[in-house]
Amino acid sequence: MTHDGSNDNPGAPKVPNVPLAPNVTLEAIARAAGVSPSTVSRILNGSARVLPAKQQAVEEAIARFNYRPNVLARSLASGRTETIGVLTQAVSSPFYAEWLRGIEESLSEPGFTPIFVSSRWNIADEKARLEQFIARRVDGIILLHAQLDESTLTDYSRRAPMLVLGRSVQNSATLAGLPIDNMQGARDATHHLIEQGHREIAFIAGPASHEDAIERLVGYRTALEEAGIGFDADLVEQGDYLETGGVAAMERLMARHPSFSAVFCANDQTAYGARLAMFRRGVRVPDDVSLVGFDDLPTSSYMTPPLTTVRQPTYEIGRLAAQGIVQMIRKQSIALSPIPLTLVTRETTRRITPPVKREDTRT
Amino acid sequence: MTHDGSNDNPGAPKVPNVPLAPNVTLEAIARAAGVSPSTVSRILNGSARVLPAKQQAVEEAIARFNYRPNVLARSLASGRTETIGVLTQAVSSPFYAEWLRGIEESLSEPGFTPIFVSSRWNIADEKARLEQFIARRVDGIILLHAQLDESTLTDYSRRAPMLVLGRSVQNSATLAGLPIDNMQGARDATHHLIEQGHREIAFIAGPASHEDAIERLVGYRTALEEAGIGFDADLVEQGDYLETGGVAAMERLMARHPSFSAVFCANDQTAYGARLAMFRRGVRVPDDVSLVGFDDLPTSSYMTPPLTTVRQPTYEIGRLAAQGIVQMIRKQSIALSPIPLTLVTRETTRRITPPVKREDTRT
DNA sequence: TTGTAAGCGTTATCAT
DNA sequence: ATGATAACGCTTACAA
Repeated sequence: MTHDGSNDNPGAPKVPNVPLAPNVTLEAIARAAGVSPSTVSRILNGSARVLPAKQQAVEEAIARFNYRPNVLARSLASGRTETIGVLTQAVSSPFYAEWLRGIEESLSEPGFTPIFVSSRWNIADEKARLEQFIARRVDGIILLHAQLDESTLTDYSRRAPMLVLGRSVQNSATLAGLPIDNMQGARDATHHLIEQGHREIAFIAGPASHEDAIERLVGYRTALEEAGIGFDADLVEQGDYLETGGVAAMERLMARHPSFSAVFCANDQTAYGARLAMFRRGVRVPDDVSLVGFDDLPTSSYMTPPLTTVRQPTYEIGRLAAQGIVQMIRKQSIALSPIPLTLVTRETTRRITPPVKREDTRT
Repeated sequence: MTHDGSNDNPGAPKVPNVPLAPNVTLEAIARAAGVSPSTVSRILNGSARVLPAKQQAVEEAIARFNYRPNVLARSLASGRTETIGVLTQAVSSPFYAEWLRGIEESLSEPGFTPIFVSSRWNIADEKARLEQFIARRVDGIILLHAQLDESTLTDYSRRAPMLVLGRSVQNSATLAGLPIDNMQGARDATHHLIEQGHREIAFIAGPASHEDAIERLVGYRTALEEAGIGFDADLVEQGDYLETGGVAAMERLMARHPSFSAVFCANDQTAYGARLAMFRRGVRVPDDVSLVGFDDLPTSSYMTPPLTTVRQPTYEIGRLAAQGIVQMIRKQSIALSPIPLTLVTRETTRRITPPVKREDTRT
């Protein structure tokens, strides 16, 4: 294990796996095959026909030396990196995971490689990562929930076409937003609860700095108003899109305003927290309180009971984004219509038979 | 916001966002600052002292043109890409997420950029991804659960130092394994159940093709034998590390062998599935059956009741791996001791008071 | 300290 | 169809 290379023992057994020589270059292959570098390049890229004989000689040399073209040199010369920068807010979030999967799978077809980085919800990081993308000369950029202001994004989009998910921007040839209809989703969810007879419906909000969190709050209010139920600020608690925030918000809610019969959470992680807080207090779901989330994380269907929630087709959204950015790179026009969200009714909501507690006494 | 650049109105406020000109090169900066390219390069890399006056002139030019060095050209010339290839089996798995986070955070300090790709548990993909890394001339490779055989890995490690997580390999200067003590973790978990008075402990296994899944099974058996409890193949069901597999396995188990008082699952996702299957059948956790998982996914502490499980310090493991690969790149020797796993006792297990059902009648 | 010039490993434009 | 040859944008001896 300490010695290597120039083995002067002729009787030693041949190593089965061809060693990958460190710096085989295209030129070396050309020499070995007795052709010019350009011919090798042409074969590699299929950019022109070459004589079968030479083709074969080159292929043999490639196999023999275990040659792999240097992507860097290729990109430098061609000006194309076949690379897409994907900026997420958190690589490790269960929420982004499916997006990444969709993006990766759909990008591999046209031969692009995604570069995933995360900005950890930090706007300075977000900018730094974007600069890195530029420095790497990515062919395109996909942003998952950008926080930077639109004019900054527009600036960067001059360097590489950019597609922003979950955010609406002024579309142009190099900057496009794939909007997601959070408002409608939240309205549907709240409406479902109302239909089930609920009147006192609490809401645990997401961070006010998030566009989608606000849209979800608006959807909640809209449904309430449409049903002629007044919006009660007392029924709204602030969360942070994380489980811990859900726990805390739910505890405050139960302490302050214990009469609600349903809770709508701005996202699933919040709902997990809220559900645990209720469990701790012996509040049963859905028997005592109905619970609805938002996102439909993979785990949500395995909660006990399985969570009723608003499903975002994240994987599909990821695929759409990938296809979109490739089209933009190819300077094809794209049409991005807002992604509709659908309510998935599972087992955390139930119909309230005597319609509303308050009216209970009169019925 | 709409106008930019060459502003000939001296009284107008400076535009905050300098437009990012495409294709500014180091040479252009050199010309603008009246110095040679090498001087600019030196300033960029801090590789030598330059006169403050020139330094400033260059910095101004860089700012004015919004220049960003081309990483590709730099890497091609220097032979270093400052890039680490990270191969996961599934980007979107909640399990890998934390590893990625640890790797990313710890890699950014020494200035490396991770490139995440996934092989989707497909061995052909795994190989293809590795080839891509080579083609990209990554400085190092981190493998999360390699499936390829060791000699293949050794071959690739000749091109770039390689660190494999969750798998033991013959360590060398360019190939190292960071072993995780699955056996011990599984033994502890089973032992805990035994201590609580359980005797009929079922096990839902992971895929037999996974080294760690086998180790966990061995840990389970070991604890049983140490306690003088015979191993009963009837109590073992095959899972697949996914929730669906957990559901199915648990259903088979309940149908076939309903007397067990505890279930140990090869991973948390399996436990989620098992828990749901029990919920459907009205089997209470932990009142009727105790449940233990393995991994401690972020969600597990928010299950109801919170899941008792074996915690893998994934984030920390990710950090260790990142530090390790950087050391290998710098040709420093590294010492990797097996990562110990710890049981996190939460609320899905409970003590059985009349020790064992079978002995119940005699006492 | 600073500049000149030769690579780095490809692709792409010309000729032939 | 094939081969020179000049980029691509940077780093890095080597000189000065």
